[in-house]
Amino acid sequence: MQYHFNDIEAKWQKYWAEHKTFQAKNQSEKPKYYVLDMFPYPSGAGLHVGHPLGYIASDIYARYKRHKGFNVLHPQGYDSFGLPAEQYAIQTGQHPAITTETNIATYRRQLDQIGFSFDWSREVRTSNPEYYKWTQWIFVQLFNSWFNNDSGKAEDISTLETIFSAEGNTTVNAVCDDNIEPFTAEAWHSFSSEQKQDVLLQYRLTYLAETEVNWCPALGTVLANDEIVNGVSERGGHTVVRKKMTQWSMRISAYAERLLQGLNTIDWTDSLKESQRNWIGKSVGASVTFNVKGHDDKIDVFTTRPDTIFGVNFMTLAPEHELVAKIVTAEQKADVEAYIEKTAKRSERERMADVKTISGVFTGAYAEHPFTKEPVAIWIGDYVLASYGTGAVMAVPCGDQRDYDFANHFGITIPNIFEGVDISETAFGEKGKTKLMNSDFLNGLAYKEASKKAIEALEAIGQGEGKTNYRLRDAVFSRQRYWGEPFPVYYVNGKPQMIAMEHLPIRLPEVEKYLPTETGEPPLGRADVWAWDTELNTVVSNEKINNTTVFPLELNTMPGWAGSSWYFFRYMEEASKRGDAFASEDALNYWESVDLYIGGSEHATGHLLYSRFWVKFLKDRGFVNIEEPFKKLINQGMILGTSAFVYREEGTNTYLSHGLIEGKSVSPIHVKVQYVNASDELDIEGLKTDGEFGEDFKDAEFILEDGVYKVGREVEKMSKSKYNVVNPDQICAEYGADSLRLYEMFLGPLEQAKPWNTAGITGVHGFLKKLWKLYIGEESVNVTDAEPTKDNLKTLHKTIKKVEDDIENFSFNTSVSTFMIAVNEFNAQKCVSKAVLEPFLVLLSPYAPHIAEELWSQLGNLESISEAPFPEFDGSHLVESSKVYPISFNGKMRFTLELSLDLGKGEIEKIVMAHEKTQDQLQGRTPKKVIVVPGKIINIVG
RNA sequence: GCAGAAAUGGUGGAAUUGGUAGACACGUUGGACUUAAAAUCCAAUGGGUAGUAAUGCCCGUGCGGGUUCAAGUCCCGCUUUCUGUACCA
Repeated sequence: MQYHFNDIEAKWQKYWAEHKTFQAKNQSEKPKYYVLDMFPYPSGAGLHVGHPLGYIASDIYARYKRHKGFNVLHPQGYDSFGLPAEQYAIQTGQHPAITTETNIATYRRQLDQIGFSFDWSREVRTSNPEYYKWTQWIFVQLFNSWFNNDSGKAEDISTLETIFSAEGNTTVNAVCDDNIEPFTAEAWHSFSSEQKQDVLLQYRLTYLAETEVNWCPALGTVLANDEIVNGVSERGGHTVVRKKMTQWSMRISAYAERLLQGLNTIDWTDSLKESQRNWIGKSVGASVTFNVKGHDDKIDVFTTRPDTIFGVNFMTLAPEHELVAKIVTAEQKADVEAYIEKTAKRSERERMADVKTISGVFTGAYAEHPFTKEPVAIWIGDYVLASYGTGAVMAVPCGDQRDYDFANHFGITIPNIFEGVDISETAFGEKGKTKLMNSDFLNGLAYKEASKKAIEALEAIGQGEGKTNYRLRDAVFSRQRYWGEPFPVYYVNGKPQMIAMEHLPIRLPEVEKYLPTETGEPPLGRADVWAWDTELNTVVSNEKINNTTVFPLELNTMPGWAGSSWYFFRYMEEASKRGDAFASEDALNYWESVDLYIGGSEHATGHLLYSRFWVKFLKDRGFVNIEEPFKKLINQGMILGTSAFVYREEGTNTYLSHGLIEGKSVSPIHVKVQYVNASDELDIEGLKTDGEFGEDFKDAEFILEDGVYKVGREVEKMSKSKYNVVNPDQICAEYGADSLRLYEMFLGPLEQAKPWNTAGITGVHGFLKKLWKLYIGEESVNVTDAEPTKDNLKTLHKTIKKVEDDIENFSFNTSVSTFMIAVNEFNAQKCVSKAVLEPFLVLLSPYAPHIAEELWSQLGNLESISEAPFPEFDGSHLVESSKVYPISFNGKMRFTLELSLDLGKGEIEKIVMAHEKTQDQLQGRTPKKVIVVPGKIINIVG
């Protein structure tokens, strides 16, 4: 009988589905284990070979845990709101819901054929109204909450109102807007309802605020920093302007300290925790207020070096700082405006990365040093970002390299405040390495004492205080898009009102086109039925808006991270019981949190931070009992694609083969990798008749070398736009899912990025054929009840140990080698013993479940292998009596010698020294030293 | 610029605690089987060098130093690549 993998795989996939083999139960005698993948966005390109890498790893772990006796929850779903479906809708008019539905069907088929042990009964889709109902509900909870710094927790907004009516806001220690006006209890009572709403909005955990965005009028959308190149949109090259917009924001900054501290309690890689720490960016220092000379205005700065306050002799504002226009002098106005215009064209990212170009302009205005009252020149420079801190920096050129370079470039003097330090070449940035001078009352003090004293002095004159600053900014939560969760919000006189829980979900309205409106409103501005009737409690036609009972609804939608910030809770509830809570208390208490989470590192600071924020919030409000959602997290490395290029000679329609481009002016153009064979030769006919790009190449001339057109190759991120996507379907059809699973693991360490290359897949496929032949002969099963030999048991137990260790350490690539070695050994031993070959299948089953199930049943088992207990390791089978010692001379191995492990150091040395090969090596010399490490090595020095 | 990760044969990678570098595969070469091909099986395969051969010697884990009886592994200094990025004031 032959190994017919297609039949076997289809058979067992059907079996698992029919028998609900992997459906998790919310009650069990077994301990629970929750294994989760980052759910995919169902793109039109379908699943590529990079997606399954993490899914295979988590599936191996989930199956392993089942063998180890755990009640495993291993669900999957779709992050199904997103831009590509919307973009497609804009181009074709097709509703994104339809595109999404089609794409999900493709993903499901592709995932099913790989044989994952997902519990599909618990599937979630973020774009499903029954799901986003609860996303909207969480938003309302955030709106109805404020963060009390005294308790360190979010509380219901009503507790804040109680405080306001009893004692005003001066005693409240809350996370809130910066520009809060103090008021008394009496004043609170005298406020109108609208005034009260305005005040409360300054405290709510989600709030409306003016935020600066990159606005592209031609596209009618807001762009991310990396979508802007040289001040124009990457797509289409349209101008981009900075524009202020009123948007929903989330007060994630309230949780900065808890997000930071929580990292110490979870089992994530140090590198990932480090990037979250950097993102949160806690720094301890002081805020300092500078008065502007000749104006009433003040400039606040934050500094980590209050000790260097006497080294300040200028300051720099971000070009977009609101004071710039106000304080600039007439003589400098033209220069300043020209500079601001130039800066406006650079993205934040560009400004950050470019440190070589020093640029800036003097405003002509001066601030006043808080202690010396000396004038401090106010400059603007684009290395200061408006969105970070206060958008202003006090410059200490002798103590900060960037300030030093800036001063040097513009001929500003650099006063020295460090005792015994030469600052003629470079700034001195080391804290506490010397004492201060030229610093008045700080003279002779080191960093720590000086900082303390400086802060005390600033506080005494009311021009500063000690402060802890976080880099983490509040997160903008509005998107000017169609395909996202609508806000459950309507506006009365411009004040946002929440729609009550019992009326949710507020479903996305129908629109004619998915573009922004001509007046620049988001796509929902095109909806005709998009108003809220407060009497009928339903969405009604816009014509009925009367602003007394019927009001306009919010036009923005929520960002992609809304739905993905809590989906792991939704899986906890059995689908049939998903009633009137986002998950029942029982389900939440049973599954608690995700035990193992696997996904890409690109989500390190987005999704993983927002999820942690929402979980902490939900805990504060009593909806969940956990502080951290993901106990252990592994990042799988990116699978890179090998892109292919053709080279068009500049200004022609002629393409040169890769070997001919030297010295020519050519532009490389991506071509689809399916038209390129393993020898980098291009299928020109295929390219010319391609449905998508054939037209572009129809009349092109291809210049060949040695009769073929050779493409250039480059390893890049696998992406639809680079035309290097490789699809798993063909591999499943040609080699089977088990081969794909083994091969993806065999490629290398899970966490390392690696280019995809199918060249080696025949190796793992050949292994599976060998394995099959070990169990199944020409006519019948080979396996017998024969007693296992010593060697059989040795191979088995060696393999048990190695595979178990590998899985626990997420080192799946080395397990595959171990299986190959074991099968090679069993073959050499002519092993037929069921006592050895049966448990071996359990070891293999997490990796190659279909063939393991088939052989398991061929051996006469009637139940699925998936719950079979993992074999117990017995070390007694591995005990050795002798060791082949490497004999080294001066650290170089010269020959080996087999010796009993019972021998002591002295005996070993005696035998080795007496050996004829030793004497050959020494050639009469007397060794200075002989190192003997029993069981390891012998090294003779001399 | 900053942060994190990485660099080992023609290729993917292994060496888990400092102890025989290159496991396991791919590829390549030679052989068996076959009318032939595919499939399968066997053998060789880091580079150089001496020898008919058995075998031996030299070099070798990005580069330069160091610690050690012994370094891919530890320390110091660099280079390159990948990923992320908000000049961390």
